[in-house]
Amino acid sequence: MSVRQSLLAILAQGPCYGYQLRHEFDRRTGSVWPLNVGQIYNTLERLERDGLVVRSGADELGHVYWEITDAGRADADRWMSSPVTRTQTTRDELAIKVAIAATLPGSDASAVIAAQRDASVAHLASLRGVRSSRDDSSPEGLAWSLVMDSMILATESELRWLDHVETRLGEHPQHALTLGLAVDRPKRGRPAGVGSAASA
Amino acid sequence: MSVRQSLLAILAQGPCYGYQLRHEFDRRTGSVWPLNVGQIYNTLERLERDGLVVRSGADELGHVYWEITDAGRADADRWMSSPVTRTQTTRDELAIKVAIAATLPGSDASAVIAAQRDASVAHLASLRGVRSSRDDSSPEGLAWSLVMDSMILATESELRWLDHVETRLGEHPQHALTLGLAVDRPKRGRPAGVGSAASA
DNA sequence: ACAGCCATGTAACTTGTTACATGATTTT
DNA sequence: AAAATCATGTAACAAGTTACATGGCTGT
Repeated sequence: MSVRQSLLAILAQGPCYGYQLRHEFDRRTGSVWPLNVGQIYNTLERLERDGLVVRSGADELGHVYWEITDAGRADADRWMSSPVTRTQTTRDELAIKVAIAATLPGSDASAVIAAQRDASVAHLASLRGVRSSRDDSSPEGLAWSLVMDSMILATESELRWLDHVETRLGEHPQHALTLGLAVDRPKRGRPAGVGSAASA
Repeated sequence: MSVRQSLLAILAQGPCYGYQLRHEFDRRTGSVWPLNVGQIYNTLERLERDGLVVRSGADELGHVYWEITDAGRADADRWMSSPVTRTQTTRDELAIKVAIAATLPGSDASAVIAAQRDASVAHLASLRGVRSSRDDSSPEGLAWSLVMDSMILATESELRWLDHVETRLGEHPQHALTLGLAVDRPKRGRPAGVGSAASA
């Protein structure tokens, strides 16, 4: 929902045309997440479908302006005033992957963690490099630097967790889980451990 | 891709039937991210479509088993051996939101940050509560605790960043960006600042 | 003239997600 | 008998993403 809501929040400042929205999104997020132009138009049409924006005819320069509706403004306000919740459906791909790797008998969790660690260390170094190479005093630079700092902190946290996982897995050598039936039925049929354990 | 790849990784251990896959996913990720059963079957059909798994006829109990193919195994191996990259397309909703809030003239970035901070503090307390209330010595408990620790570390990092943002915004009172044209055209037409700044 | 950017769109597709229907079996 | 769980599926949709087509304008 980030892109959709971001565009709506920008439109709450005043009418914009599609290409302009990309520009606004880019400079406000430091061009960190490149946004395909086509997505702008898709999203605008969906916002229009939902009654959150209306399209005005093209002006003398051919620009198609979009204007937020009352419902759209309410939606944007609601987004801004409600916190981001990372509980229910927000899956963390790295956490899932490491948890799966750690509990699969065949896979080498340490190798997965080591590979991830290398990549994260490199990523962190790269982030720090560009972070220090650019001016962060202008409003654009400030916004950009905040996004970069968010990434840097997240990567540092990621690394701390990876080390933590490796330590804990070392303390518990038997951490794998073999496949089992969803329910242990006390009926006739194969007893348990159906999977024949075709590990790699 | 997490769900899809996770199911494939589990199937690399041996054939499973749909409901069993949910069970396997749940206990390996600590039931932190509840997985709708319907999604299992959807995903399996898509994996089948892509030639990564094959479906076997139902056994005597009516269970429809799914088996990974060579291509599927290659895909699973590739996933496990390649690190998660959080650079290109992975958008951080909180970072986007705060960056947008900080650069929109009308919105109160401090209020957004304060609301998020409250929610994150509460979330962190809740996470720590359940984390300490459960046994983490069994393999299932270990996997669960690792996922919980990941969430705790991420939330701590989030809080650190929020405080950092508030500090930096305080140092730069003029951080807002007004709407501008995508390109400043030196032509006839409206000069600049088209948006009429209809702030809330 | 030509390359490149500005600008608007369209079509197709992916993963994730939910709601619903159906029936068997198990538990209370 | 009723409620809950097991188990398989279907249909629809949301948001994101990409590839492509089309034109106008601009700078070299």
